[in-house]
Amino acid sequence: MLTRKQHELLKFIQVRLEESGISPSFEEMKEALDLKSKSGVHRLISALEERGFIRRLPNRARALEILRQPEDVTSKPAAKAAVPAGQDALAALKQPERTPEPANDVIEIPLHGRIAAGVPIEALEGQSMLPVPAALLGSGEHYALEVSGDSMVEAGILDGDFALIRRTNTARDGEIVVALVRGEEATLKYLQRDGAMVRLVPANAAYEPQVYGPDEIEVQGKLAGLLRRYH
Amino acid sequence: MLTRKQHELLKFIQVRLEESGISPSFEEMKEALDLKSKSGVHRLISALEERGFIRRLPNRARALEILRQPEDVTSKPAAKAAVPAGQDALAALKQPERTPEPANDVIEIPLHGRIAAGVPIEALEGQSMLPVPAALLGSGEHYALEVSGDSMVEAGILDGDFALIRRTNTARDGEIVVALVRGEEATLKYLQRDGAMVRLVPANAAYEPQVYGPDEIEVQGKLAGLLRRYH
DNA sequence: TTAATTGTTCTCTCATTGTTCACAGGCAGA
DNA sequence: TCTGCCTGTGAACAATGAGAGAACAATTAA
Repeated sequence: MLTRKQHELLKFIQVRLEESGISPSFEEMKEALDLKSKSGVHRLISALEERGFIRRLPNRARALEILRQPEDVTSKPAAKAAVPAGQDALAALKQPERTPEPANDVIEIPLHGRIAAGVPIEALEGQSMLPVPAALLGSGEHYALEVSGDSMVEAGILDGDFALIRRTNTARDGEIVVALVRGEEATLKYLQRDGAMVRLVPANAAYEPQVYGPDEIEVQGKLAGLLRRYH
Repeated sequence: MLTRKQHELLKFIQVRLEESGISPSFEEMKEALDLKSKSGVHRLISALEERGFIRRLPNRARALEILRQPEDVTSKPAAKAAVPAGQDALAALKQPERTPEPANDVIEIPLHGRIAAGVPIEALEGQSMLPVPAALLGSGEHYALEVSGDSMVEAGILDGDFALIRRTNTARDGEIVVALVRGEEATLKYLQRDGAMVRLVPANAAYEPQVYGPDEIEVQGKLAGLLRRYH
């Protein structure tokens, strides 16, 4: 799950937090890992974040938080050892013991409009904000889209749902992404790579997968959460 | 998670609360941190609030509350016992005061456990709290359940989703409800009345609708919203 | 009502910290 | 070999953290 360096950094952060309660700065992490540039640290931090081991507030100094321990925990298993693998993310929601569930663990993310409406989402910037429990998101930058259409019904994504999207340019096979097609149309689909080609696969037998060249598709984010309202 | 100053201030507030039970004023915190202006304190307080370590009532003097301890806890367990988690949220809701719900439109609702697990949900009272955007809920009392199983997949409700339930005894035909069957088992299903009988209809062709007598079923709430998290 | 206490904001200023880029080497698998 | 991934470096740049001082607003006590 982790590379040697990522693991080393995670350990360091953990020790620091337990000893002093103060997050290390990038500079300090740089020293600890014996690097000569902070950008390396930056990449490691991003990797740890992406894998769900830490959480952070963007653009805030010393704002790291450990969500999960590496598998081989040798030093201090006690408190967290009981957490079954895979459930870690949700553990944050369920464990009142360790985290008393802060009342304002809420993030406001911008609501950019409807998706699958044939308009690049960037065009609809800066409308209303949607408050979302931080536990639903990882960290990183997020935004929300209202889902339009039924092309993802079989993935449990219905017309009118709010999709919470984490902004990213990269995605792995099988993930649900917001893809901008030929700079024109944004859609929410499963992503599949087929050699150099990219396939956008709907979750609805009534629709066909579409195949595009690598230059025709731009990933704008991946699905991180979903909100639905019943009336 | 914290910078040196933030940590120092949090410690100070904590000690003060434990010793005297009275929140320090900005002036006192200013002195304690050896500052010459209160605005610095203000910024630190905001940072602590943003990170979920403290909570405060806006425009109220000496209204600080510690929600979370820094990792390196050296002196603590006392403070914790005095402030049961969750209590604060309810207090905030009940106070007919000027500030019904501090600033944001977020409501904390209790997470009662998993549904369709064969256990009456009432038995699982008082676990953790889940912050939810108020916009997702209507009025009334709500709680959350984690969905277990795939009996409602065709309604876009997947295993592991969080169902937001509005507590009510009544429901109309065709609504999705939490139904307690024979006082034993709680399930999430479509409700249909058939004369005096009540039918619970799953949204999955692999399952059969179940028919019960009016005395066998107790409606505990209706589905008001849904949260899902992708990893 | 007045006065005292306390919290909120603003503007400046400087230091600290985080972000991003371009460029490059090493390594494993196709 | 080519490609993708991890790693390393350096530097420019952007943003936040922190402190001061003052005016102002809100709440509480007299």
